[in-house]
Amino acid sequence: MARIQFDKEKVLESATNAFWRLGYTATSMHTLVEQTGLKPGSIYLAFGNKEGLFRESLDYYAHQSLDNLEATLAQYNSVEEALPDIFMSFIEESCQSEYCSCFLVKSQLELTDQQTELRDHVSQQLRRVESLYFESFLKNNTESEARAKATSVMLHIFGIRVYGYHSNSKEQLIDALRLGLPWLSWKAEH
Amino acid sequence: MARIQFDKEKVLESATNAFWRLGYTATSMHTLVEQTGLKPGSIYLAFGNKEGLFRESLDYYAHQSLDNLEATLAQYNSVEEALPDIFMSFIEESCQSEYCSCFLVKSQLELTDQQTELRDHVSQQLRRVESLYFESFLKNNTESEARAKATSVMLHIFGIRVYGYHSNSKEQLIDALRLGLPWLSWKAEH
DNA sequence: CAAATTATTGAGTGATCATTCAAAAAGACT
DNA sequence: AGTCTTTTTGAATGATCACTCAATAATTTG
Repeated sequence: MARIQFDKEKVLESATNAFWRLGYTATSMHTLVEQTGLKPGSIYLAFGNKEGLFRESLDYYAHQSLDNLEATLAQYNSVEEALPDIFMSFIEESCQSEYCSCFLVKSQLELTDQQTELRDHVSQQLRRVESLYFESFLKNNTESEARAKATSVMLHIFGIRVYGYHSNSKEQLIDALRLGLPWLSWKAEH
Repeated sequence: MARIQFDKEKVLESATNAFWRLGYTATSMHTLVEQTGLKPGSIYLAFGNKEGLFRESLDYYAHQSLDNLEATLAQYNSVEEALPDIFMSFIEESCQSEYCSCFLVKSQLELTDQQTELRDHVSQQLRRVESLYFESFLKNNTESEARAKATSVMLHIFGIRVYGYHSNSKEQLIDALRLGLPWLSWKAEH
């Protein structure tokens, strides 16, 4: 079968899904073979090993997230107007029954010092998100204001990614976000 | 050897340490046998199984954390004065090389729907922390203010527990906390 | 001081883990 | 068409997984 290959996009999507739900360690090759439809040998030829498939899954997820964030920001006049809607969608997400936080956040916390390379990879992707917010804030803020606001936004995003895992109280989260991020352009209906 | 037993406190401390660093799935019974000094049979007699030891480790950690928090709050006139120091110690913690976030937060994110019992257990412990803050805020705030402030504090704590895993910039975190929690009694030296 | 009770030991269990590889299959190239 | 190159296959590998249990040791009880 020289040349013809499986659909890498679909394989990464299902692998990402498995790793996201179960975590890196708890996802067995058996599960990955089941979910991707690939045979063990094919996975090892294409990705080297389980860690290789995990790394590509992380990249796939991060790339999608950043693209999605950029597209969302482009729809608004300012990041201050975009963020309330972004946070609302995060809260909605967290109320769904099959919610499993953010793949990057979960991976960041699962990986140990023995997996430095992978962990740094995740850190880098998370920093990219913060950089995107930072750059956006620079339009209407001084550099130090923009930096503090970007970090504060990240803290709140991380907070929701954890908080949403054990609580379903939408109003409580919205009130807390309005309290912690009063400088955002919250609208009445939020 | 009827009656005489191993030091449960020490066993739980080392088990907690292993689970905290490596996570539930990645901590093998072999590691636990090594770290606790107990033989497999003793662990199974005392804790039933790996999950039992994990649950008791979670309780051990949560109990310590809550005791510690209560003791800290007692040293201050108000929770608003205590929190800046508490947050500063969280930030200091997160800058240490062997930092591995908060055991409860990590566990919360690792556990899946298949481990509902364990996950609910962790959620309950986290809610206890929030309740403690809520009760403290009630002294100087209306109920709805106190609730929003307690949730906001939890979001920031969770945020640091994740953020601290990939960044070492103390100043940046402090600026973000001052921005997100301006109603706390921050002192000049913070 | 026996007898009964309970804790400890650690080799051993089958299951599952990540990974390999020789054989077969499917284009590509000449 | 025939050869070459690359992909797919899936059974097999040894390692490690959580867990068990019969034998042993320590302490309490009568």
